[in-house]
Parts: sequence; C-alpha cells; structure tokens
Amino acid sequence: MKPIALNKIYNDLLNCYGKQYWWPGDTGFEIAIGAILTQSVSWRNVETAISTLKSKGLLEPELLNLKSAEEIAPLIRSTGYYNQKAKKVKNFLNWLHGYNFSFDCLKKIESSGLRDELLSINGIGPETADSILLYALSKQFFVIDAYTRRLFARIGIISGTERYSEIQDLFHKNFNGTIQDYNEYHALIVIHAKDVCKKRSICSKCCLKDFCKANIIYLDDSARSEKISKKD
DNA sequence: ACCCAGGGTCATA
DNA sequence: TATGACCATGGG
Repeated sequence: MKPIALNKIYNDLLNCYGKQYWWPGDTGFEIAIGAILTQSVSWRNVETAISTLKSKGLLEPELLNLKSAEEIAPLIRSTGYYNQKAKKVKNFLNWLHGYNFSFDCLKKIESSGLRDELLSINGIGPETADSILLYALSKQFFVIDAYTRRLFARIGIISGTERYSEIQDLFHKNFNGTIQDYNEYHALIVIHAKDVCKKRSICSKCCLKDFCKANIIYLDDSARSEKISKKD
C-alpha cells in the first residue's frame, strides 16, 4: 500500500470538515463512561444517559462508585444492553478505584501497560480501550471502529476482514501524525460516515473523490455489498 | 415491520 | 482462529 494515502485521506477530510475537537465530554471520566456506553449504539442514545447521570450529579467517579449495577442500569436504559453495560461501568470503576479515581494518576502510567490493564477489564475491548486512551488520557493509539473498517475497505486499502490489531498497526506505521492528528482523524472518519449515511450517497463535499471510482465512498453494509457485487 | 447504531463476551468446532 | 448467539433501546 502507499503510505501517503493515509495522510492524504486525513488531509482531505480535515480540509472538508475542519477540526472536530473530540471527544464530546467535559472530563476524562465522562469520556470513559461515554466510550463504554456507546458500544454498538448510536451516540444519540448515549447523550440521553450522559445527561441523566449528569443531572443526578453521578458523573463523578467517587459518587457513581457508591451506586450498584442495579441502580445504574435504569439510568442508562437508553443505551441498550443496559444490564451488561451497568456491570461494565462497575468493573471500570473498581479498577479506577485502585488509582484513587485519578485520571492524572493514570496518565503517568506507561502506555502499553496501561492499555493491557484496560483490556483486562471485563467489558472493555480494543476499541473502547483505545477511545479511553486517546481521548481521556491523551495516549497515542489509533481507534479502529466499524466506520474506519468499512471506509478503508471501500477505498481498497484493506479487505475489511483483518483483525483489529492489524488495522491499527497499519495506521500506526503508515500514518504520519501527532496525537492531535490521531484524535482528529478518527473523529473525521465518524463525521464523514454520518454525513454520507445521511445523504445516502457521497459525502456532502465529496472530499474523498480521488479515492472513489464509482463516486460512492461509503454506504451501510447492505448497500455497500450491493454496489460492490454490481461493480465487480 | 424491518434494520442498524462510534462493541464485547462467551460457548462451540 | 473463527464464527454465532446474546445483550436491548431508539430512530430511520
């Protein structure tokens, strides 16, 4: 593959949509909870839950930690899988307690070891871990989500069946950017995907046309396979 | 009435 | 290692 492609796509997206200043959230804790709650659900559903937690003053780790999973579950109902997610939040809080609920303390830990610790928490997989690392702890890890996988598979840089770690390695090795660029890149991929999804065709600015033969960059999974089977 | 959304775990082959 | 079932609400 051509390493320059990852940088060019980033520049194109940045020129079209501008900086996103992610993650939406005021504190590291809010970002981490949001990362858990957004698993396989639209961000809209997460906002409701975040707002509920905030209105009850529970978006503080020490205070939320006083609540049981049974008490947390109804508060995050809108995010779906709420019983499981309540347990995941508790698991995260238990781990966080070991560091006095201090994100400043977490930031001092060596990155690789910190990632391993996050992955050892039941309910936190690679994407959630990397979201927390990048957006809540300012660690340089590229976040690979379903949008990233689909977009770059559609462009032809990956097949789409690669493992998470393979795709992440590809970005780590071939994308030349700072931690702020990592931050923006993932955000821009999500913004672009939502834009395309809304238009049901190309993005509103067609910013990736250089990579797009059929003038269609990304559709949802069903539409995408339809287009690909017709094309090839 | 369907489909999917900023995943992860566990059981099975 | 690699699929499949399961978790469950809300908007299109």
